[in-house]
Amino acid sequence: MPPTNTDRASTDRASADRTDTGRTSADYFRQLAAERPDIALCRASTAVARAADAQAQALGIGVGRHLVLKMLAEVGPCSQRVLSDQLRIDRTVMVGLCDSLEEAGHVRRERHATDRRAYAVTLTDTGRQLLDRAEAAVPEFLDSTFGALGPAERKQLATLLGKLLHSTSRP
Amino acid sequence: MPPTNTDRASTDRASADRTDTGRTSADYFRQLAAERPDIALCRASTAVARAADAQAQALGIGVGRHLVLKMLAEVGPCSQRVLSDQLRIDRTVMVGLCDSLEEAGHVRRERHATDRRAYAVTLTDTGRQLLDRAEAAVPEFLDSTFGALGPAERKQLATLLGKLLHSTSRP
DNA sequence: CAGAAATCGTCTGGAGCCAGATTGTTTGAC
DNA sequence: GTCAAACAATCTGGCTCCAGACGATTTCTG
Repeated sequence: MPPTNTDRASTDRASADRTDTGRTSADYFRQLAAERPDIALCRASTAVARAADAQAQALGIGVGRHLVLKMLAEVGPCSQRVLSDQLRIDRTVMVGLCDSLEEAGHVRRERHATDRRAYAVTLTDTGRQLLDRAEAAVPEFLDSTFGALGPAERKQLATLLGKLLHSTSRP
Repeated sequence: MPPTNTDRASTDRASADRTDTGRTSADYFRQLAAERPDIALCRASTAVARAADAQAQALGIGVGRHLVLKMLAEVGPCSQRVLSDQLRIDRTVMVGLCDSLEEAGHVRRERHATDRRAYAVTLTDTGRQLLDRAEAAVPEFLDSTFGALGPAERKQLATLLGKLLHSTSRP
């Protein structure tokens, strides 16, 4: 880490000065990311989210909708509250996701048998078909987005994020 | 598995229960995060960003403003464009950040000497004082937020995120 | 030099996210 | 049984983010 309190304010030419530590403003972000894992995490997240959005849009389904279908397929009918909690999607957002999925016929909102406050959101056949199509594209998407990391590194990353998630969601 | 019409997703999780709708998903998120690093990354990012926001708010400064002051201190006067590029903050957002910093007297907008389209955003003394206070709180914040990871793991995480950032920002 | 193209900062509008209030239903205390 | 509290889903309003358009200024091209 280079000394930070330097006071060099005088001349500021258009091209970055390359006098001292190599680069000052030319690639400041790299230094910042190394020093502040929180910032690195957030910036990486937006980059990945952007890629995921683009890919999901191309498939005619949003990331949130994809996750809802996936969870319904793997867990069975759920209330919106359970979907929200487990997918970490705000409950007021989940309303819109289920609205659009239901309107497209990918999901039915059946009343829960014993608790009529809650729905039992249920996957339909067309929903499962859409999910299968979306799932088929996931591996390639992950390969291209995380292509800079080898298999071992991806596993490392997943482990580290897992620890982080478990700690931050349970203080 | 519940006796729904869906019987195809045969995940070999032995920890399934047979209650009615809802309880099958005791901790679905953990499985999802292990399988989808993109989702894990985004959820971890929002958790960390939330913590950072709370902490920055308590200090009377937002994360974006903090970063602007930090970069100005380490690099010297910058145009808003350079700040935006290096901090990965949208240029239209940078306008508001600089507005509030200038209004509070932490920053001056001087015209660039040779390019009168651009400003030379310059740190003031009060700005440097605020930055020092904010920087003083960073290590403790990082320790508490990334407390689940040991020093070696944090270094791993920084390295992995660095690779990811470098690859995603250069398509 | 003129004029076209690029660049800097700004403004505007649409989209998404989330805290808080609201409605209908269930649960628990008495 | 009755009433208050808790809870599922929804609605509302305020907020931030970002694409695109705009005026002012510079740089490029001939």
